[in-house]
Amino acid sequence: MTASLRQVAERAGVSIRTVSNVVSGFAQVAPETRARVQQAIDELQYRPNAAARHLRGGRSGLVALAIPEIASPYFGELAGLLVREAERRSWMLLVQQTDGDADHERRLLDGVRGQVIDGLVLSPWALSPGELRRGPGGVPVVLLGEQDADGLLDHVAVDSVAASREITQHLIAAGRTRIAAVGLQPHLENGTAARRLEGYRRALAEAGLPADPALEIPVDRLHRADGAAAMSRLLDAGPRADAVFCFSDQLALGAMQVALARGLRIPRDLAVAGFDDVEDGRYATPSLTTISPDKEAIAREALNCLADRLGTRPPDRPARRVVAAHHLVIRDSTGSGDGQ
Amino acid sequence: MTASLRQVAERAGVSIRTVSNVVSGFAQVAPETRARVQQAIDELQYRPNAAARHLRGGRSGLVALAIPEIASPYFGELAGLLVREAERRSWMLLVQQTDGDADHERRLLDGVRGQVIDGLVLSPWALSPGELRRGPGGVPVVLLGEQDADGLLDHVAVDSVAASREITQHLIAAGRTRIAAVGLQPHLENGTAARRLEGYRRALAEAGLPADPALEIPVDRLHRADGAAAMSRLLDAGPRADAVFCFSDQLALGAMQVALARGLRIPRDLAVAGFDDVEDGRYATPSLTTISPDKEAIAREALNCLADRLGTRPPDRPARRVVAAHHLVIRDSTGSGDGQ
DNA sequence: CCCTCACTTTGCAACGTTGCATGCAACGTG
DNA sequence: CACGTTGCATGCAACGTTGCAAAGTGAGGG
Repeated sequence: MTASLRQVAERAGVSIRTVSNVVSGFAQVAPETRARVQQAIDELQYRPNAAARHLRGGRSGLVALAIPEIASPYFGELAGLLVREAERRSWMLLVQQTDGDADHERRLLDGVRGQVIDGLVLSPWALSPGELRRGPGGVPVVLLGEQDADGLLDHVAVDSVAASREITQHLIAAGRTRIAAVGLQPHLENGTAARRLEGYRRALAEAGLPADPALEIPVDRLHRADGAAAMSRLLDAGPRADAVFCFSDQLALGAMQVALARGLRIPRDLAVAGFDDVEDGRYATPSLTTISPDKEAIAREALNCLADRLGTRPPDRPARRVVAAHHLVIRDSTGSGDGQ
Repeated sequence: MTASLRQVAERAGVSIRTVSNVVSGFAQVAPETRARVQQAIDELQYRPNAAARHLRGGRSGLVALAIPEIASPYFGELAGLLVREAERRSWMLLVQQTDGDADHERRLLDGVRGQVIDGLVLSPWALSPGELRRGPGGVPVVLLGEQDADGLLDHVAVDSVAASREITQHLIAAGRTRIAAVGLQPHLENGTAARRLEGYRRALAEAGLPADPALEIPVDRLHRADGAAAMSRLLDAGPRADAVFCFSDQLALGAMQVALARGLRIPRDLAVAGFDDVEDGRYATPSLTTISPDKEAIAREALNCLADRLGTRPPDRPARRVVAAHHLVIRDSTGSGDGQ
């Protein structure tokens, strides 16, 4: 089994406490003693026991990431960055999936907290702000996305309204006049969809374009299949759209497949834009115009928030709202040419 | 803070031990007592302390997944299934990224083991079989992929040789004669690429087709960019291929983009096949023919192996080699038509 | 009425670690 | 030479839990 402080102490002929001092680097230990202890440590391959440390000191070194679905490209990319960023701080990342289910999110918020992890990064999907309060015995929580929990929890997100407005403006500038929006989530208290819709509508209004409800398409989830279904519905309905702004790249890619399959030329007949800038979109044919959120910044800032709260206990600073940068990436799917 | 057994015990007017009995469901507790204790538990919102349990009993309930890159679609999908499967067994999944780096893999194998986690699911990329031994104080390890560690560790994978042979045979049956292979990794002791190459060559040989070294393209990683680069090289070189078998869907998608950009029609001018069956390929245009590994089975069996080893200590059964099912999925990218 | 037995409850110890306080020696200073 | 100081090493206790063994209770049989 694994060696403990005691065994190392016996081997080095010193007390447990001294070994602990050597291991922690703390306190003053005579160089000679230190060397002897170090040798025993190496020989026995001693590693500190995380459980004991956790029990004693209260920190587990674990941070949980709770997202709807790790297999979804956007969350996959984000998770990768978070793992890397966590490692930089010698934390480890626990991944939990909520499947966009409210119960599941609630359970995670209640259950995992306070038991194993030092902090939670949660990307809520179905939970309303009111439910996102900090519970009793809770660990620090950072929210990703647009759900702001009434300003009670730290929160990192891009400015979805501004970003959606920008990308819609881009479509308008390219001469499109009948621009559809795909990705509404009317049945959920989901802030993300609501804000992207708001930015879209604002851009239309500013350009003096009418807002046509027939061009606002709701979806169940943000998968490709949903985008495909939405595009089918859009094409089956009467009035032709000449552009589509999808609230995620996945939706856009699904929509694009259907449009291409029906013989539409992208972007000539139909411009398509997404949101997230996942790798799929960069390599799709035609490549996908999108909003690129600064995912590195999101990952960094999220863990920054946790680190802050873990550092200073009593001050209990007010919840922070971090806005991550984004930028519009124009690719072939909205180009003025024929997209090759 | 969080309530402990002691506080619950005081409130319910019983001993700590009795509360423990109630919580564990063990032992026989008088219904009346049980009810009283349960009420105290509810009132105080008691949750067992994971660190203490871990320290006492040796189980943390944590399993680590170490993969090259979580953002890669194949590993993302696999991670999602593993998270779900772990949850089914009330384990939690810790995700670590190796970046395909040998040092990193080695460190994970040494460091994380025995400290926090009960088991490790490792998808080795750069580590040679010889290095994959079970170290001292190690926890159970399951390998994913083709690296078999000299039969010392449990191991779950599809039969890559057979699968590659099948998909190559499919290309041959479709009338292709100059079939390229993209994805060799000559500089790594990477079993996966070697086996896929073997299956490919075997199919060619069986069909009496010559093996042309100019059609075997090495890559650095398995990203889309590598597939794109490989396709460029292939097209720039003299002899035209009429089909490409890429060792991953990502490679295939990158390759496809380049081919389309250069005006090739897929599948008419060039058939493209991949490996992994990730969602991207299903929604690409044209949709991608591929080998679909039974990822659910891989996730299930991997955790089965760990569960087994955690269950029975002394027996120390020999390493198990689980072969997961796969099947060929024929889509438009190798169809005989023009892919719509 | 005592003894045995089943049922229920409890005390003790230990998992490996670290904060706190203290012991012990050698040192420099008055 | 006595004293305070410094440098180093150690013992005790506690974090919250559970395995083990034993103690307390009441009922039923001899």
